[in-house]
Amino acid sequence: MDAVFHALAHGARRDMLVRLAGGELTVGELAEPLTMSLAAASKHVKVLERGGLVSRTVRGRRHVCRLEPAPLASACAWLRFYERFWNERLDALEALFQDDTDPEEENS
Amino acid sequence: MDAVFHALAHGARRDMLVRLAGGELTVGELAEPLTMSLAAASKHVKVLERGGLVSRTVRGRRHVCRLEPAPLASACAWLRFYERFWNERLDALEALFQDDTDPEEENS
DNA sequence: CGTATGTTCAACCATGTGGTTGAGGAAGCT
DNA sequence: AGCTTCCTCAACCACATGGTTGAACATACG
Repeated sequence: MDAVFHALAHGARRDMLVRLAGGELTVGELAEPLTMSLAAASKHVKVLERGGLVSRTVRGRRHVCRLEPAPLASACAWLRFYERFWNERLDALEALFQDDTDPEEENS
Repeated sequence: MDAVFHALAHGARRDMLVRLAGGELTVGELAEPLTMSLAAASKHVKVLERGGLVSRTVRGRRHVCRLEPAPLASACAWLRFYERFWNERLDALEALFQDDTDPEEENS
């Protein structure tokens, strides 16, 4: 679990995951839009593999990566433990600021 | 978002969150069951604060921490982007995955 | 065969992380 | 006031991360 959240804690790696949701990509294709060397991107892929989020198939001389969604599902399930909690909390906020618009607009 | 996932990437910090779901706790109470010094636990609390997951109220000489569930909700929403993906994928493999992702029990 | 391409590996460097200890501040207790 | 409790801060240490470069490897292509 540590490895999953750690893999998600880096913007470049989340970016890779998002693009992998569109289909399989090689390491080079994953590295291309990133402002870093190929070797650095290769390390990121390795971190994603360590978290089980990505699996790799060596096809000829290129390494094809595909998204492995099970750990993401686990992480989401882990977070859902707090669903009840934040629902209660947001309900309380709504009760307090009924005439105001949604105060939880924070995103990034 | 980086800060949120980074805060979640450490077992001791996830442990703190789980216990904070049961109610407010001081830094000392958060540190007590952990096999580390109080100063180390204090640093973990600071990381959780940096991720917005915990907020602190200095009440007298003790610092009372409470869970701030909004960033957890955001993280969960981010992961839900892949929900469609893992639903498709896991239908075939349903029997393979034991889904014991309850955060009360530290696993994997 | 030789050469270009895709990727990893090894070495290195700067910075971050996670832990310790010891000191010190702020608030409560007697 | 003095002492204790709760907690942070600063210094330090070992190790991990995130990045670079240059070399090496494996495979495709001419």
